[in-house]
Amino acid sequence: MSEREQSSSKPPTSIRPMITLPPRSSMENYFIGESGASPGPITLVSSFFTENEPETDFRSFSQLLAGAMASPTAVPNVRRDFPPSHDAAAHMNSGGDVFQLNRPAGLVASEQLGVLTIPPGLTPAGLLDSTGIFPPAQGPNGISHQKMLAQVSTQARARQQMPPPKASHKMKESSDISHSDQTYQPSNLTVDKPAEDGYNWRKYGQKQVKSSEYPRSYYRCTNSNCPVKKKVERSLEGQITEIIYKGQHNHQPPNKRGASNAQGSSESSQVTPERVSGSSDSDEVGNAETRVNEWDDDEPQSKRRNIEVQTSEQATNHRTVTEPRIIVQTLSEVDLLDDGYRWRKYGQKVVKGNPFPRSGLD
DNA sequence: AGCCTTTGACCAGCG
DNA sequence: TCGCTGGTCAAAGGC
Repeated sequence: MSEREQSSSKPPTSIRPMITLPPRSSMENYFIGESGASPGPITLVSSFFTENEPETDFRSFSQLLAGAMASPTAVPNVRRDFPPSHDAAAHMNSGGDVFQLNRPAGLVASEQLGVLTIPPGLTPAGLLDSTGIFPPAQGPNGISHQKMLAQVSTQARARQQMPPPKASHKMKESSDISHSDQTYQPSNLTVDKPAEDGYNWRKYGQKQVKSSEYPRSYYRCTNSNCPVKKKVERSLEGQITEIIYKGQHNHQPPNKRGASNAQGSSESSQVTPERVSGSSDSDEVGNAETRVNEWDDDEPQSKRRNIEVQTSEQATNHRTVTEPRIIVQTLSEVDLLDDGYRWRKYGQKVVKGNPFPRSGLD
């Protein structure tokens, strides 16, 4: 069953915040840090729920994205003391790998509206870079071959108006991010170049895939050593239906607007020696996947760790078009072997500016 | 000149 | 073994 097909089987109006997390063996690493400060999905998720910027209440995710571009301070707001043992732990079970995150205080008002508000500063890149919160280094207890597997999925869905059809389908995905803003701020329509996720991308392919009714475009980060790729699905109107990030940037964003949050800015420093020297294949330096999807849920619960975040528009506007959904997945190189999933190497190539062959793993 | 997008071909995995 | 599918390659052309 394709993801899209799976999505159709889910209630489109699900608003309950939810995260699904990796198999327990990996999960435990999140909650067991040497310093106890090693954040995990819960921490990341909890960052979504902070009320550090109450004035930013009821932003759409796209607005948050846009806001993130200009707000380098969001990440420090990450709550590190969010108790994983709360309902979250209570919902964990060995069978399902799914637990629901109990909402923190401050989320009440929003959730009464059936929404969760996400603090600004979380861009796709930021989310991706937030894997820095989940250092790719080996887990605690010196488990050399059991590295952290962190997959955090964030879903933001809301109903809003369809944006006017795009004049050009060549809009870059970075502007895709801002594209959803168009539904709120048409005057902000950005069609061209801007890499608003902070990174520069080069399209290397496009294909109509069965699992999607829309063409899927393939991009890779233009940075010489950066293994990050992303897939973008776009509707006929030019509206992004889904973005999937894979990999982890090993550099700072050329456009610091996009990844100026703490995770992003610190990311390069988080390229640990292990990642540098321990991986013969640069693409195995962590793997992160971030998905933005304006449509319905489509992730198999068995494979995705989801945080469903319904933005406020859904409750306040009752519009007719979904808000982008974001799913972040991160996992480290060893988990490529140990995470229980199957990985397929899909290519290797010497890229310009990179003396080492680049490989990709799916 | 360099970078980017486009697009058909090619490849590998899977059933 | 074969067809399907998703992902990547790479030539060509545009900016």
